[in-house]
Amino acid sequence: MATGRTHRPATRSRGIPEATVARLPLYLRALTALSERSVPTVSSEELAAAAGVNSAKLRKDFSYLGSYGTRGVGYDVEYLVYQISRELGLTQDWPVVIVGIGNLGAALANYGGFASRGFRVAALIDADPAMAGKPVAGIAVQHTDELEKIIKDNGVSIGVIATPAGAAQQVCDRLVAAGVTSILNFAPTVLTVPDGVDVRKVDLSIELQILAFHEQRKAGEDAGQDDGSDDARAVAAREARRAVREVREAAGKTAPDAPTGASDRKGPDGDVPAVMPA
Amino acid sequence: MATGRTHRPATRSRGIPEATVARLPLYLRALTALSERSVPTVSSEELAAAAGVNSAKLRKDFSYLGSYGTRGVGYDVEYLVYQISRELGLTQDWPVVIVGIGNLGAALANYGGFASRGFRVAALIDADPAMAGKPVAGIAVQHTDELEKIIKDNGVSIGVIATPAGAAQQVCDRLVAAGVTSILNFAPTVLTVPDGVDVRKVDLSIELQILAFHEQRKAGEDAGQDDGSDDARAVAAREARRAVREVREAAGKTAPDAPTGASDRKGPDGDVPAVMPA
DNA sequence: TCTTGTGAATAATTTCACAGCT
DNA sequence: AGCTGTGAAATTATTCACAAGA
Repeated sequence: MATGRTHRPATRSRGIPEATVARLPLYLRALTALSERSVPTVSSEELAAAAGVNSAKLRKDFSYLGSYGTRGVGYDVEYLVYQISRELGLTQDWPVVIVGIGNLGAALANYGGFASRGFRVAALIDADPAMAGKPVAGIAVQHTDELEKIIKDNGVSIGVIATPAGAAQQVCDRLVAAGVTSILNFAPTVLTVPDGVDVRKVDLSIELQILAFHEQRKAGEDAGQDDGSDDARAVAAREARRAVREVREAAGKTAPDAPTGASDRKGPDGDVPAVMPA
Repeated sequence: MATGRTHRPATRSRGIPEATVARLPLYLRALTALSERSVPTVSSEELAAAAGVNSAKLRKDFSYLGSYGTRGVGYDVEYLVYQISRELGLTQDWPVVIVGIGNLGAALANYGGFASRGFRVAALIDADPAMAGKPVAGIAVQHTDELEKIIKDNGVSIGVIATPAGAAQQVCDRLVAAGVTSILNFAPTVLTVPDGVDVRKVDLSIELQILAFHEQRKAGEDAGQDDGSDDARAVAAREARRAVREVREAAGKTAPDAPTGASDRKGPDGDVPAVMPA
């Protein structure tokens, strides 16, 4: 039994599950769209469809915020927009800095979704002196030297890192030292931060890799009638792996099929049944 | 265990948990870094630290792939790189198309993380005729008219949508009709696709909103415990909340414009609203 | 009617802790 | 000795299904 620090049974408003928090922006977006079309009320079913989730989940999520609906009617769109915005902290102004104004940084600076929520791009920062003064998205890029001053002058608590991986940790350290307590990291690297600092990461290639996994699985399942004896196949697969390993060990140090030269063209028809390794 | 359940969870053998799949790219990245430094073996503890997860989770994740480690020693880096790559389907070549070559699309096209994995940018597509022929990341942009032909000629099964929200669904429909079965969506909109098509979305502003939520919570909770967090917003936020509560209490049970009766039934106190947006 | 809000049931994921192999 | 692999426990998330209320 873990003793020691008692994590309180979650006070009402603070006990919002992380999974719910992650969906609130989704609901908010759907609600904003409805609001722009002047739709006055919406049912959980409709809103759930618009947000791409199921309605029971949506109602459960909302139940953590309070009772904001009307039975038999639905939810008042404007009211809900406001409540969710407030819950997410978007009724206040969040100045953010973007560090690393390459392609991605520029894209972020131009991204309308920030400004339309409570976010304001307070500054764009880049290490390249040649960038300094150049306007991106209507804002003059400033040099990294100014980082600490910018953070402090603007009361910035959220920083976005869009630098190359090699520079990310250093930038992160400086941001944190200057007072930033939330970081959105686009660089493909794991950042180390002190307690109390939040990091979220967006890795563009990770999402593609997850898609590839499912794509591969699709292709493999298409190739053969499934559902016969999954377990047998599982066992076989496992033994095959073990065998591969043994072969490898016997062979010394050379890796089996190098990840190179994989020229199998993936096509709609001629799929490689990649499920079972040879 | 050992109950004769009639219906087995259809995917037991290939049934790698989604949460695990989502972490495999993370492990792969950490392993690749080790590989580049010619580190021969790594323990679950070390690798977990490098990937930013805890070691029990990592071992559990790997256990779904098979027994690839050596007790008392750890994991062979090269071998594990290969196994995970294969599991993710990265040992084959995945041609992808990027549709919408604005700031973000260009950033994606230039993003090294794709090519270094099994992904190959087969084409860049944009609706703007003025873009046609212009080289981005060394590839000439093609017009949307060519979309179907490009997909078919290259056997593309993964599409990346980086268009404005308004165009996304239409582009999606065309991609799917042409044979794409996996879509990575950067447009801030929910895409509707037929069964069998996978969609993953990356919404830049959602991540920021989640950060804002935690940031706000930090500010509200750090009432007076930590060192001098002279955060004006923290104080403001807290007072705003208090004000809302006071207004609510003063107003008794009836909210101005709101669905009534949100008082005693389910009262997550502090946050029950009384203030309506205009 | 209709739809919300929510306990209870189910499923998924994480963490613990230690047996088993090197 | 040391580290993996994994059942079992704990935690978290989702779904069901229906009473309560407009």
